[in-house]
Amino acid sequence: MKSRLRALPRSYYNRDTRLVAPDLLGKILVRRQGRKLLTGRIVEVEAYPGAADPASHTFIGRTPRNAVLFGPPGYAYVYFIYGNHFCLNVSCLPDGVGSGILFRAVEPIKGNEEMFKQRGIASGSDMRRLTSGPGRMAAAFGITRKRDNGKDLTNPRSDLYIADDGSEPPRVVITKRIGLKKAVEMPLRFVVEGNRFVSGSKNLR
DNA sequence: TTATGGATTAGCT
DNA sequence: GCTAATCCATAAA
Repeated sequence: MKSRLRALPRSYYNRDTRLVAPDLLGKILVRRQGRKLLTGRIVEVEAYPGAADPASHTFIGRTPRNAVLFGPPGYAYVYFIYGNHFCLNVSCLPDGVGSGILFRAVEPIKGNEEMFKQRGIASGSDMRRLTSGPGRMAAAFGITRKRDNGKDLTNPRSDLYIADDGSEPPRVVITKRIGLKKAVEMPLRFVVEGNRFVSGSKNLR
């Protein structure tokens, strides 16, 4: 666990979401909070290619809300959903192309106490409840639209970025996306095979 | 200015 | 397994 973290470069995100999404599995989400460091291994993502995807926020065209997704690759798009929850995405492809990837779950590595605190649940509760789901993960990492929307996720000096710790790429399983009303059948959800921290009723409750 | 609905979660049966 | 809670960004007027 003394492996060194290296922030993923912008070029990493300048590819089709279907290629970036599976590559992001096993990478590390890093949040710096003052002197505390929160990290988690990414175990579940969904791709939102944009064009020809009615479920994407960018399908309707560029708006002030989704502007980040249309911007250059490697930036954080945070949105608020269902009155209660924030979700974290990273923009992909060059300026002008509206596509991105939604982070749905991570496996907590460091700063678990802080995560429990920010989730408002007792430390010692089931770890799977900590970060298995986009809203839960965002809450655990203290991610909000106001604080984090538009942040550069390739900058290791930032308080929020994505890094490679040099570990071997995990085995990836592809499934349909979750919770959508449109384009439900598109196989654009990528999860780490057999990982306990992926969201979904089959793995929880 | 107002109405509508959603890339979810928690809690109860 | 099922449903209510909850509020912001849109689109329409």
